[in-house]
Amino acid sequence: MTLVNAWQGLVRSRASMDYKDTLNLPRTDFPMKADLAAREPNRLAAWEAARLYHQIQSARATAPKFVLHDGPPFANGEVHVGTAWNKILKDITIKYKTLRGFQAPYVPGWDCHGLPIEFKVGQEMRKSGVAATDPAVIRKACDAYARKFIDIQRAQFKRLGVLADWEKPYLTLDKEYEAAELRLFADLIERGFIYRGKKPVYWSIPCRTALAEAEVEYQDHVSQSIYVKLPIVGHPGLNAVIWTTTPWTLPANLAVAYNSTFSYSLVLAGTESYIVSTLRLSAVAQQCGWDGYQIIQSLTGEHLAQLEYQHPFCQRTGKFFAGDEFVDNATGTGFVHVAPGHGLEDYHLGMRVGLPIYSPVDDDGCFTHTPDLPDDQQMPTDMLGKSILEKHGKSDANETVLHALRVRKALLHQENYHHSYPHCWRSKTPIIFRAMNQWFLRVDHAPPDAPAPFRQQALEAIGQVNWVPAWGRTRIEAAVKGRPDWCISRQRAWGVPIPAFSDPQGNPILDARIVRRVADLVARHGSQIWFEQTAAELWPQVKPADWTSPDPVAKMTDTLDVWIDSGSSARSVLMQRPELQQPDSARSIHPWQADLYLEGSDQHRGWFQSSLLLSLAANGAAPFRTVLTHGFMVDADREKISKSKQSQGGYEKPQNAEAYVKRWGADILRLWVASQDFSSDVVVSEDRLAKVAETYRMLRNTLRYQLSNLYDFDPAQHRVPDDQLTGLDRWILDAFAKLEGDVLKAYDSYQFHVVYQRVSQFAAVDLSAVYHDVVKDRLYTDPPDSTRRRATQTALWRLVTGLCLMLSPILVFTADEVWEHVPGHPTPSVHLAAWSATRIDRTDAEQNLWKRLFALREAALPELEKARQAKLIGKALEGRLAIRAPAAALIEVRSHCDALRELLNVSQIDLVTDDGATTPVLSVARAEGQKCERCWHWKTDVGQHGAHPTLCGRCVQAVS
RNA sequence: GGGCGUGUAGCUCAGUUGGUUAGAGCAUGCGCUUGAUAAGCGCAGGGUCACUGGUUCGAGUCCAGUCACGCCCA
Repeated sequence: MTLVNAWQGLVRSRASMDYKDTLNLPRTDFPMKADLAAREPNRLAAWEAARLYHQIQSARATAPKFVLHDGPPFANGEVHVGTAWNKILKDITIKYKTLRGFQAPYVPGWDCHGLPIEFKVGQEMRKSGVAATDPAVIRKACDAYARKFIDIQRAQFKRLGVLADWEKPYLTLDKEYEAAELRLFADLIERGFIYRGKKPVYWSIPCRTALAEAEVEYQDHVSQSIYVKLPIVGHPGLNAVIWTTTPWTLPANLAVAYNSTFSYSLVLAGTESYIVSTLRLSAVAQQCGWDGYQIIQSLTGEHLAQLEYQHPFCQRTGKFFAGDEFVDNATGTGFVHVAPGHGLEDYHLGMRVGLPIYSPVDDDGCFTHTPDLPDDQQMPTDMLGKSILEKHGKSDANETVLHALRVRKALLHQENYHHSYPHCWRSKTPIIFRAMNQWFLRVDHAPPDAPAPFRQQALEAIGQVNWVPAWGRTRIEAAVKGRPDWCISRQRAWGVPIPAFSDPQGNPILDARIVRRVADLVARHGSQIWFEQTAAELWPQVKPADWTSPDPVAKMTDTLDVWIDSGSSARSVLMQRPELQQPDSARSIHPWQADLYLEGSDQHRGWFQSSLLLSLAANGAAPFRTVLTHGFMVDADREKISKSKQSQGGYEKPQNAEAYVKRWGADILRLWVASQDFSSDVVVSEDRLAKVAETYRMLRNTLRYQLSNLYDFDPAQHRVPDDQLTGLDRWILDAFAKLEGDVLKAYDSYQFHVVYQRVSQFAAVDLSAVYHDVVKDRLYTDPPDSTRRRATQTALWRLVTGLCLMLSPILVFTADEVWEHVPGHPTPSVHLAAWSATRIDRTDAEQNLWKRLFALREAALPELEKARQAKLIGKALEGRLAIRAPAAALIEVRSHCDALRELLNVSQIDLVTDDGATTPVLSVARAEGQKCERCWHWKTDVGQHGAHPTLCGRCVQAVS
């Protein structure tokens, strides 16, 4: 290269740099890279410092309300990604309603009582060598444990961008909550819903305590397997044969279950005959040594239902009942011995056919008589006091039963039986199933003033609720129709006490007046007082003024089922918090009724049901108007997320929300939440998050482009009225108005994934591929203050404002960040703003014109692509489009030729009249003239302007 | 075993009361651009509508069954 050449090149490049400086190129401080994980916490801190949640609430102080009632997550462990999902769905809903002008308070809650915490605390205490058995001590530790995790979870929920009254959540362990719950319980007692009954529970004999399922571990065990004959009454020599591995339950035998779908055989073996299931016959015959037995006849369930048997060693008879759900042909004889006091299936059958829940075993695990049957029908007195607890593999209770059977020649066969059997987690001894006195809520109760039995009332109430999706109704109806009475007592320490006393005879005293006075005590001191004070200390404080019965001698220590805790939240929260009242709402008869409950579909049988039943029984109405459910989170294989799969390396990260937030940021997690149809199950995986992150970048960049072209735009000064906007601006604003309509509809019907689809497709297609691409030329090259440029800026400003608003419930951080960069943003935070649909009036003629222009674009793009493939042109601006058509067909195009040229991004359009052409023929050639150095259009007038020999006429004007 | 759901391109979703050759965006591949540049534009490939049978002139759509998966219950 010569020196002269180099010099000329430098001059040229300096000149072109100069022209570049005359362009209105985009500029913005809004970063392309989001860096969400690092930057979101700063914005969060700013929101907290500004008390944004409270600002929003006071800004909507006089607005109509929308009340979403939070289902309380359990205060145990870190926030699982599934829990985060639910919380984000709620937050999107709240933010949307706020955006639409409602006051939508959000009082978050936590479920604090219950076994999982008590269990964990027990483990921790034992690890540290503390063996506490005093409920008051255990409860204090549980309280601290729950509060610790509430703090952890609260921080994690906040980090998700969820705005709520985090300073005043509702906790089921709060004394006010407990007091309200007890007052509700008093109402139930007063209205006759509560009764004392019996139900079998797991019982640890050495620990003298009831156990929950979680406290039971399965271990290998050797049991006594026995075949027992039961003489059929009225048929001497005929016996049914039962099989059991728990001989000690035989004194409690009250019935025998058969399977009505099985066939039974009556066989003769030796001098006696027996009935067993036909399919079990050969196995049983072998065990019992029936050599050369003969089948006499076959029997069905109908025959069996007629029979009665004599108990092998008690003076009573029993009947046969169908128990198809649990009588199988895999083991045994096809007859199952039923002791309603010693097994759950037995219990259900007993309840169904009206047998006593008979459990002749005392707290020490020893045989005893009970008041359920006359003494002379119960076990022989020599059995009393025998212990079930095994010592060296044998128990006195089993031995005495076996002895009784042998003496009466009722024992057909006996052997050791190896199987897995539940054991107490602490004492490691086999547990027993034992019926205990429990409190129940009678679901079919008919209070004197009620129009119908309670179950029917509940079904009617269900019919008045809006279930989304609609099958939710079927599901909860099935749950309510089929449910048994609700066992509401638990033999646990960590819960709200059932404030019952017992009288000198040991009978329970549960009285609404007493419960209310206990509630007053609890309101002052918390429910801990029930466990810290003795019955003698408590009684004077809660004794009703007109009490005439004997004073109680003891307090009872059962606690309420935790479903009573959370299920009474309508009373304890919705009715208590002033901000949740809707006294003037036309939509509601009751000011406390919530607009929405939003939980996973498992809650049909859980919280939805418990809330409905309790609120209906005690408050007289369902607590919700709409119930929205979502599916469950599954992994990339569409299988449930399991801890075992994670430990096997199935997942890269622990499935808690924190891991996802750290990796992606909350906004991407939220966008992922919004992207999926939550009415059924939703897949969570790194892969999905990565895809959503791509969409996020696209959206962010789209918004960034708009902001970057508004750096010199002030809506107060520069905003152009609708009728002066260009056709293209009006087209995009019309498309945007349609988008807004669709998005509003989608939000209103909780179809967030439609919002995601519509917005992202609008951004990708209408904006990025068309409008933004086309409009660059005017924005960059028109004089800064020209009407056309200001018109397009007006459109961009309206677009970025509207997009920001409609995305703000989902991209809570990003939308707020964008908002700050929007010129003239009316509120400090986007979350304080209100949104309603915009509109632009376009006549049918205008709409049709633009439809045709776009149709021409659709036809021309393939031609441009062909030219590009043929290396005729590179970018479209190097091209010249020829349209060959009859004169009449060209009239419209001719008058909108420049709009079309813009739309295609070509430099020139050539309209060729050809009356012979039946359809317009499009072709692409290289543009004529030279490339203008400033606007990059190819123009024939480049070089005609002395002062600017490399510019076209339009640019010369713009420059001077 | 029972109840309630779900199953359409690699991914996320559309697919009206049955009616042309099942669509969109993203992702992928190939090209273009380098004045949105760790960006932007264009084009292309990609589907046994879970499976089987039925109704119908015609089925992704209606009916029956099967399989897989999820939630709840037993």
